[in-house]
Amino acid sequence: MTTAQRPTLEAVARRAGVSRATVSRVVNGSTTVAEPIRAAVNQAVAELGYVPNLAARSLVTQRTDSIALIMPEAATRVFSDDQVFPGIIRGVSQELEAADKQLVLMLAGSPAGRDRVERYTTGRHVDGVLFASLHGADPLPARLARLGIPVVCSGRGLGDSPVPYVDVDHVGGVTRAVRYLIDSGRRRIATIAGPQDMVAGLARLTGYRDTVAAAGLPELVAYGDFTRESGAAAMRQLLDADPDLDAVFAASDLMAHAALRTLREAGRRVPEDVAVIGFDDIETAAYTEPPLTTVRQPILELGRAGTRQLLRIAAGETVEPALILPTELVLRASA
Amino acid sequence: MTTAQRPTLEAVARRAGVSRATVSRVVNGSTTVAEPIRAAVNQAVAELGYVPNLAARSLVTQRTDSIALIMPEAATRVFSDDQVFPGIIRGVSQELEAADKQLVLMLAGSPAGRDRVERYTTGRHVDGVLFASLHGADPLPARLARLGIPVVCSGRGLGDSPVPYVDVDHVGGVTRAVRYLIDSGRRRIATIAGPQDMVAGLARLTGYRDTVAAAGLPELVAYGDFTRESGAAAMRQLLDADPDLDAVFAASDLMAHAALRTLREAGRRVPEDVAVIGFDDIETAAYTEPPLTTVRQPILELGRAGTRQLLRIAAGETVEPALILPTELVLRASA
DNA sequence: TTGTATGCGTTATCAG
DNA sequence: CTGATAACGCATACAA
Repeated sequence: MTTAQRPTLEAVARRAGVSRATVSRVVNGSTTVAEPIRAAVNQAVAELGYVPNLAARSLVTQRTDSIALIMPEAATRVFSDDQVFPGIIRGVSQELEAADKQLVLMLAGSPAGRDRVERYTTGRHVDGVLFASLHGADPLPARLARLGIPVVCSGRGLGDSPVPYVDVDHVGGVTRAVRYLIDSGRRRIATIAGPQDMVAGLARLTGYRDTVAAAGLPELVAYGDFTRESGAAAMRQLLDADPDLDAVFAASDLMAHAALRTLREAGRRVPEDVAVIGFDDIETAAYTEPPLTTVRQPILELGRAGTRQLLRIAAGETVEPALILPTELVLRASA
Repeated sequence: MTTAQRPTLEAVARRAGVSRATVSRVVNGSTTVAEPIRAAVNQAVAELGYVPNLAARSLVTQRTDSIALIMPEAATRVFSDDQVFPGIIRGVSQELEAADKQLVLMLAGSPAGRDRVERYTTGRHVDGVLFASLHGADPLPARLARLGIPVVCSGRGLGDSPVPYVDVDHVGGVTRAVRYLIDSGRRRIATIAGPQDMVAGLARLTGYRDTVAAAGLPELVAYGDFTRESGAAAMRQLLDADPDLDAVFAASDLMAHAALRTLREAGRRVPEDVAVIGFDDIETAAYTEPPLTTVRQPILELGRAGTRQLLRIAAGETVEPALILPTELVLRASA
C-alpha cells in the first residue's frame, strides 16, 4: 500500500520554475499568463500527474462543486420496479456531468437518516440541494432556502413553500386519459388513487375527479400507494363496490399492472369488459397482458430540468418558481 | 439571500470561554475533556448551530468521509426496469449511512465520463471506490488499487485483477435451475445468454453449458444483452433453430419475460410445451404470465457487502479477495 | 486536562 | 504578467 505522496501546487511550481500563484492561474485557466510559461506549467502538471486538492480549494472558494440529491428511501423501494428512481438519478447525473459537479446521493429513510440529511445540507457541504419525490409537507426545503442555500424540488412538495420546483403535468395527463375513456363510451369509470401525502397522488386523483364530474359521471375511488400489492387490493375493493364498472384509471403503472391481473382473476376481459389506463409508462407497461395504455411522464427530463434550475440558482440567477413538464397519453391495448 | 456567516470553531471557543483545541476535542468526542467544560462547549455548539467545515477538516485529516460508487451508465439504462441498479445503491447507501459517510455516485457513460471518473478517483477525492457491474476488463480498478486507494468491485470484473470483489454465485444458481429442468423431464433445454463482456453473462452461460453437458444433453445458445428486446430476438432465433425445444433458461428476468411473450406468440404454452426460468427475481417476475420461476440473487446484499469490504480496507484492514453470495431457485408457474 | 502554535493545499490580494 | 503573502477552518504535536 504505497501511499504515494500526491504532488501539490508547490511541487509543480518548483518543477516549472515558477511561483505557486502562476501554477494556480494556469490550472484555473486564467488568461493572463504568457504562453511559454503556460506550456511549461502544463508540462509539469502532466509529468507529475498533478490533480488539485478539492478540499483545499473549496476551503478558500467556499464552493464544493457538488450537489446533493435527496430521496426518501421509501421511493427507492416503492419505485424499485419502475423508472422513477433510476430515471431521476440519470437525469441529474447527466446535467451535473455537463457542469462538472459531483452528485452526492442521500436516501433519507429513517429519522436518523433525516437528521443526517439535515445536518449535511444545512452545514453547506454542497452547493445546492435537489429534493425528489417529497412526502408530506417537509419543512426542510424551505428552511434551506431561508438559509440561502440553493434548493429545488423535483416533484412539487405539499404545502405552499416558496421553493422553486419542477413537476410533470399530472392533471393534464389524467384528464386526457379519463376523457379518452369517456369518449370510448365508458360510463362507470373507477380510479385507483395514489398516496394522498404526495402531490403525485393528490393531483392525479383531482384530475380524475374533475373529469368524471364534468361529464356527469359517478366517481368510484379506492386508494393504493403506487405499489402492485396495493393496486391489487384496491382493484378488488373496486370490483366489490361496483361489479359493473367498465373502466379504471390507476395512478401508477404498477397498480395498473396488478389491476390487470386482478381483473383477469375476476373473470373480466381487458379491454372488452373493463378498460385500464395507468400512469408513468414504465418499460414493463409495453409487456403486460394486454399491453398497458398509460400516461407517459418525462421522468429523465424531470431530473435534468430540476438540476438545471438548481445550477442556475447556485450561479446567482433567479428562476421561475414552477416548471411543468408535459405528459402524454400512450395508447396500447388495455384501453 | 442572506448568506449568514457560518460559525467556526473559533466562535464556539469564544462563546464557551475555551480554546479552539478544546472545542475540537469535544466535537470529535475525545475523552480527555472535563465534564463541565464539555457541557459548556456542547451548549455553545447548540446555541450557535455550529457544524464543522468538512473541507477544512479533510484538508488536515486527509480523509473525505465519502466514497464513490461507479456504475457504467449503460447499467442504469439496461437495468432501469429491474432491481439491480436501485438495489445496489440502496445497499451501499444503507451501509454508508451506518458509517456516516457520503455516497458520491458517478455514472460513467461516455468516454468523457470515464475520464471524469478517473480524474476524480485518482485525485483521492474519496476515501474509497466501489465499482458496480463492470463491463469488459476495465483497468481502472487495478490502477486505483496500485495507487493505494481502497477499491472493491461489486460484481467481479473480467480479467484477473488483484482487486477484491464480491459477487453472487452465478454458476451455482444456474446449475440448480438447469438441473431442475432436467429433473422435470426436459431434454431440449436452450439458453438465452447475457452479454459476454460481463462476468454475469459469462458465468451464467458456463453454468448452463456444464450442466447440460454433464447430463449428456445438447446445448442450444442464443445471445442477448439482458434487455427485453434482445430476449425476444434471441427467443425467436432459438425457436427457429429448434422448434421442438422444451425449456429455456434466460440469463435475466427481463429476457425471460420477453421470451414468455414470444413463446405465446409462437403458439407455445408455458410451462406445458416449454418451461422457462429466468435470473434475478425482479419484482415483475411474480407478475408475468405465467409467473416466472427464476434464480434469485441478493442484490441489496451485494451492495452492502461490497461497501462493508471497502470500509474495512479503508480502515486499514485486509479483506478476503473474494466474497460470494448465495443464489436461490424460486419456483413459480413457468417451470 | 487544557492551551499554543503549526501546517494541510488552495485561491486571492497586492505589489512589483 | 508574475511573485510574495495572507487567509480559509480545522486537527494535532507539543508545551504548560
